[in-house]
Amino acid sequence: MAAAIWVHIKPEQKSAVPQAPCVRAIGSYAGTMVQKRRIGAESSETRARIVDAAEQVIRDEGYAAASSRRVALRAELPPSLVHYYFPTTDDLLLAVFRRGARQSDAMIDQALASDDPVRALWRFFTDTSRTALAMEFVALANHRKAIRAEITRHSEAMRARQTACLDRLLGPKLAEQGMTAAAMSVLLASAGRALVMEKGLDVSAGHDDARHAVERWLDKLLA
Amino acid sequence: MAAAIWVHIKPEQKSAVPQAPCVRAIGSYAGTMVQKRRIGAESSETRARIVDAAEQVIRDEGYAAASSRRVALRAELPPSLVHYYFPTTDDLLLAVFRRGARQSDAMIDQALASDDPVRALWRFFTDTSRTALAMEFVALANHRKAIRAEITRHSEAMRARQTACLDRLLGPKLAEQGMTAAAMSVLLASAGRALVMEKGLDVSAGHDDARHAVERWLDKLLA
DNA sequence: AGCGATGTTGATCACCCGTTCAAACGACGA
DNA sequence: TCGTCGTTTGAACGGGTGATCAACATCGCT
Repeated sequence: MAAAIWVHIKPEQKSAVPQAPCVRAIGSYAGTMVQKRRIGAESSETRARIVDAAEQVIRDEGYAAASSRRVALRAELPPSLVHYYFPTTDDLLLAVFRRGARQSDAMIDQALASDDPVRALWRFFTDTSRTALAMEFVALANHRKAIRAEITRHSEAMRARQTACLDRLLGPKLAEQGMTAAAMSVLLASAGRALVMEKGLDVSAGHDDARHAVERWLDKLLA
Repeated sequence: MAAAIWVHIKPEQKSAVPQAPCVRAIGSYAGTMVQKRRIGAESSETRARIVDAAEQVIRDEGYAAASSRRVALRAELPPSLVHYYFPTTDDLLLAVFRRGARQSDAMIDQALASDDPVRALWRFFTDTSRTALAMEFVALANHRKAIRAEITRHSEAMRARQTACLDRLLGPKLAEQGMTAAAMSVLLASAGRALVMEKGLDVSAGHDDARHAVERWLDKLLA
């Protein structure tokens, strides 16, 4: 059988009325439609590949480069597949953030459960690749409301957990210095973020000194 | 005389060879052309209006919204006028950054020359509007090389100046704590930035405590 | 074998972007 | 009065983007 050859026929006129969809309304809740288009399964391997690619793009080229098409290119998939799994670009970015957040949570749990939780936490805060990605999302939050809300929620949860743990470990010691666990959590996180951020800018004056000062402070607290 | 009426004639074919420019090469240096197109005067009032608009856009909508067209819209000017004064968008963003940097420099000079330079510096670091704009530029730096270089240069210069001043004021006191002026500059800046950044995300747990801790530390250093 | 759910594809719409261009405007000196 | 120079304008080109659609492919179940 001869292979069919398709040529593009330019449509003479666009239909003014909405076309009948090929598939719609795959789910309903309490009698109201909740979805208009099909969405790929969360367990899909392809889906995971897309999230991977998106994370890489954000890491390498900044969040502004995280367009659905560029992600598709990196994943070596057609762009429409991205939209099959993530109807909007926000959905995709949110998925990347959530996966990163879950990893962060796990790292913190591990740090807090280790032999030397405080220094492990400090190492977590100065972890370059994780923090750099987090900073991209903070920048992103400025004009993506959906993501902003998620970051806010996650940041507060992390802070609360860290504060509780630091208070248990160092509460009295900190009080001697007129300090609280909450303050310590804020200050450690801020110092770590700053070191990572400036390193990304090739600014490093005072970094060794600052790192040293923080570690001396931790030594004194843990003595 | 009847008014001439111009209708747009769609060109049948684009010329393949570069057209003779209407005006070119307004300047030369050592015999080589340095500019291809005319650029508006730096003193122009319109130019300042464009820079104002660009800063507002970045502040309100984030750096990703700082397109030449959106800036033009905000300034109520045609987009091409933006490119008359700033041949590329990088030129525009650089101009905004440089103006902000000059203002920051002035604020720091003022702080360092005041009665209470250290606390004035701390207030500078926690100044919301200025720091928020600076953070946008840091995010911007990730994918605009020209701007990145400028930020790096300026950050290092600021750090050096602050370090020198803090060392003069507090050198011996800091040494007692196993600390240096450079470390103090890094840590104060990082704490300030973190407070501003998180405030922008509506995260504020521990902020009062952290601020209090920093101020207690300053009190002790200055006692 | 047939059928529906799921996965995949390429085309297409409407929009925004950076940049360039030629033409028009306006003030000022010759 | 003319010509020049800086400024302003509208239109256009080429390209990227989010999103949607209809068709196609595949797989599992009955």
